[in-house]
Amino acid sequence: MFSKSCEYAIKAMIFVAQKSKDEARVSLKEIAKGTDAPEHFIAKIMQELGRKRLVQSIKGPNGGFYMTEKNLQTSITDIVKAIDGDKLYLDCVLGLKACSEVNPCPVHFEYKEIKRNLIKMMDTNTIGKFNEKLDSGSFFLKNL
Amino acid sequence: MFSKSCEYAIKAMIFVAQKSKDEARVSLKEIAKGTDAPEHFIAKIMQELGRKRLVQSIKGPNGGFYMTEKNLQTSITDIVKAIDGDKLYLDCVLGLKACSEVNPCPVHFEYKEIKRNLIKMMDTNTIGKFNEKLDSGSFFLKNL
DNA sequence: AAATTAAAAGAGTTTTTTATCTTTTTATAA
DNA sequence: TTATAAAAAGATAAAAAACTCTTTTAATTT
Repeated sequence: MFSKSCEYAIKAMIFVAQKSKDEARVSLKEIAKGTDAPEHFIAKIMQELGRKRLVQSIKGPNGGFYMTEKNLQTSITDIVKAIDGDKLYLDCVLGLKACSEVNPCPVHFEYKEIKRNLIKMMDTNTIGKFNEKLDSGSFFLKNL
Repeated sequence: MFSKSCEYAIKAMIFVAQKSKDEARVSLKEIAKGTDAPEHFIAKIMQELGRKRLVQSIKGPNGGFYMTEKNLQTSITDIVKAIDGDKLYLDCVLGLKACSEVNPCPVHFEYKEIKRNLIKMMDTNTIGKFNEKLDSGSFFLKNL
């Protein structure tokens, strides 16, 4: 479904949102530990998320990653598109470039409905929403 | 979503079902052409599908692939599990090994519903069903 | 201003997936 | 029974994804 990079990206975004309340910064080390990701690998991902302004970063002592109010409105879709591109949103499940409504692959109409639900879910779930839910400590990011 | 191998497998299964009516055999070359797949690559995939008895094969002149009535009842799920394994069915979307109902990842419950629909679609759509629909020439397997 | 801290950037390496090429086996037909 | 056709099997190669290491840049703090 998602690439490994994208899985890490989603987890990292949620992690930073949680840990960076009231101006606090979260370091790469903390993000790596908190999401069970290889440090240098998640570094690349955070760079990309930073470049695309889905998260903020500051270098130097006391530096790290944090989020603005706007960043908290980032949806799963925003993250997926930033890391994996929009192939999940646009491409045919069977990989047929020519597949469309008028030239459908065998599973086109069956998959259409699934995809609609999937996209709706990813569009409506934002980092901020997860953040609220998390305050109850009811879900997990680490592989225990 | 699916691996390239799996995309080819689904297309190939549908192609063989269509072309192998009344005892006819379909050759690797035909399958490769009909599904826009590299011949030697689809050969490996057909071997695997053959080993798992999702399709029949006969060597030698006039040999090739064909399907029994039982093979026509193969679902998308059967093909996906044969080629990609059951990670799509079992694994957490964020790749967390420990994710479960009692230890959910942030998107667990959101994704649960999507997954249920997806699996239902893949379980209920069989090669035979597609085959019927195809008789009307209403869908495509090739990349034009 | 110098030392230090932490992310950014660049340059590999490893592993997995996708694809190709060659040889062997099996069945058919001349 | 030999030649041939076609899949099976094995081995290799290329490309992509995942991961690691090193150097540079930017911000702080002393």
